[in-house]
Amino acid sequence: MPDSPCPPVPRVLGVAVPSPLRRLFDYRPCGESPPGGWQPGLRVQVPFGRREVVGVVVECRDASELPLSSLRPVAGCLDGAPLPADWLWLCRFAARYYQHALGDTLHQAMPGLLRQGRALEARTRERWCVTVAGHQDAPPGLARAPRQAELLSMLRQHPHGLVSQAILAQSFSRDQLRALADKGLVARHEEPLAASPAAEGDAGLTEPALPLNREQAVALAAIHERLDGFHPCLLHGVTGSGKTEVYLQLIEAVIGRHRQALVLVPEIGLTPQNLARFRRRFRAPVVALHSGLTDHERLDAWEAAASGRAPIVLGTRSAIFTPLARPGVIIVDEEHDGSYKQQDGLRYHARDLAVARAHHHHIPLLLGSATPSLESLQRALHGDYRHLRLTRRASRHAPARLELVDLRGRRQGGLIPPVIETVRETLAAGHQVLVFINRRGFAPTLACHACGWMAECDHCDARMTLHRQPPLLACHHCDRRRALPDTCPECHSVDLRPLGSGTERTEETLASLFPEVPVHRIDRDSTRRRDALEQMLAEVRRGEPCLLVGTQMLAKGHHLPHVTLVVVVNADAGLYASDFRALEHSAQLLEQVAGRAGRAAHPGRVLVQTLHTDDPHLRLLAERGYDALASQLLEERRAARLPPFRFLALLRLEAPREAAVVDLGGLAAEALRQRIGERGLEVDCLGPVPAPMERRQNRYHLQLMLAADRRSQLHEAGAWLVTWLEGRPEARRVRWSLDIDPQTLA
DNA sequence: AGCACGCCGACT
DNA sequence: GTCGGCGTGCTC
Repeated sequence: MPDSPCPPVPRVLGVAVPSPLRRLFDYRPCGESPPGGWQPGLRVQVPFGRREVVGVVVECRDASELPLSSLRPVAGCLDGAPLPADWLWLCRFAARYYQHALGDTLHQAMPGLLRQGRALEARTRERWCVTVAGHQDAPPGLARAPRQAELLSMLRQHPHGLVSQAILAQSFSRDQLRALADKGLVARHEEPLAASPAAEGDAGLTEPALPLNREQAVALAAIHERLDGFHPCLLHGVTGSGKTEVYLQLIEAVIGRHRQALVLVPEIGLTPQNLARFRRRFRAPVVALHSGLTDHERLDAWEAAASGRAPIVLGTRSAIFTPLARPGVIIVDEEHDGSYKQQDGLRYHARDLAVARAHHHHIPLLLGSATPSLESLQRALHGDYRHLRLTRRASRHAPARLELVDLRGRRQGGLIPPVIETVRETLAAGHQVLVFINRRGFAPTLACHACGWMAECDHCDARMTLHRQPPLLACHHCDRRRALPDTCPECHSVDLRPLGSGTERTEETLASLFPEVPVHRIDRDSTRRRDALEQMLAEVRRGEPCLLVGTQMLAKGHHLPHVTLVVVVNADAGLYASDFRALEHSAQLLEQVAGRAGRAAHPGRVLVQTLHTDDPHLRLLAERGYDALASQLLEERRAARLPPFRFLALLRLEAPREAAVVDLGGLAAEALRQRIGERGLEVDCLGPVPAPMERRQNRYHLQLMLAADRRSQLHEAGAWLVTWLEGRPEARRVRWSLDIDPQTLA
């Protein structure tokens, strides 16, 4: 390489600082330039107001809107080389798309230690190996050093050497190691802590690939066809059709080409068994990003991915922001899952960012689901995505169909007598039963039978849930708790009764009906303790007859091979919610729950209790399955001009004072409508209207909906609205945020 | 978001 | 006489 002249030093650095302000701040470069010159992506320590913060250089320019003399100099550059360009690109894309401050976006997308100004470098550890000289029969210089001789003979038994930590644990000292090294008998090697093949242990664990059926092979071949280039695919496969095996073999091909695979899984999907399956399969290390990592582990993982050392990166929503040196494929498992959407701050959708990222890198993208989101399904049907179907289950049983059961009449713990009878028969046959009930607690509320009073939260427009363990009233929308009243606060009657059923009550009822089998309750309350869920599932997998009572937690991902009967206590709650996605989401949930039944040797049954056995949507789902219902829902969405046929943005406003939100909401709507008119935009502005639960945690919630056929116009209107709000003094007393592509209207 | 400045109530 | 409430304003 010829000596390149020092790059010219720019006069101005545009720096993104961690703040909600949607603009850059200009600084002057400090005395010494970083090794490669000033470039976007370098972290800098800068004075900001009265404090110092870590910012990221985004622009290198020669001019500023401010006089150069008024700019403050950066206090120092924290990096020798810029943070990865693909990461910077993704953050800039996300900030623009979601109309969020870039500084805040960069800040939340980097590991905590980088945020605090720590250097980005691989942490290493030392490994000591015996040299050729050390393997001689009588190495010189050890006659009067018995401990060194012992240490050497121990190391000789480890052909791959030992790490310092292991040696020191055998009560040898660093001095003894150094002495052996000085004599040339052992050598010291540094290796990265994360994703180094030696650190991952025995390569012999590698499990062979499973044979693919015809459909799996076709799907895999379709993706293989073009591994270079943006190539989005929807892997649409029924539960148990072997999507994971397709992922695994695709990853194998990608890492065989020395490229990296990024795999996103839903929050609940990153269970130990799931991860273990990946780890068993590959000789290469699998870096897993989950909430249990320490700050150091997270930084190590980030670095291993950014350097290209980690061939496989597996993580939940935020893992989409992991930099990759050699991206080869992005896989989004259970792409319809709601946990991919961040619900505060930067309200990004990891699946949508995955699409943008794969496009940017020119790599294939695989979205997998048994119940695809209507967004992805529409794109697949329209030909924007390749539609790969897996219709055959590995087991010989056809997928269980939903059987609708009329819920009217007498119930025990939420279950009607014929359903209880079926439960009894199933247990008698030695099988397991899963009872799915989407409400935790003992009962949705406590009611007075004399006057009709119901326990309500005084901070929210919501009923308080009755809990038995421990006994209290709790609001599931804020953290308010109250002691149980002895008498009705309104009429002082003592006739207070639980209304409806939650997991605790159903558990209690089933335990008294079936005292001979264990009842396991699985919800957020019973699994609060670490590992409680895994322990319970391990117990269930042993296969003894038992009853499982649980919420959504049980619906997804977990393999429960001995469950042959699934009971859905009440399908109606989700079906009749006001949200336009309610039907889609409850259909996905029902299908997922149904997928738990009969995966092993026995066929399964799914009983769905409902007050509306003749509801056309429910009938369609039960009789013809998710795909048929999804097609129908797509037609309805098209007719109603809703997503995916139209684009939405939702402005949410909240404040303790109702008047503050109502006033600002009114002004914002008026100003926006005027702007839309002036610019001739085809954007509808609906509202402001109170949010579905107007008062939550003693704050009033209001929203303004923007809808447009063209994304660019929606974007323009949204950007203008945000700028308008930022310039309004009265908006400072209201918390507001713009949600692009909102997933829920709550 | 932070953080300071600033102007009005109950305490050593 | 101060400590401290949170309104208002600014951050290159």
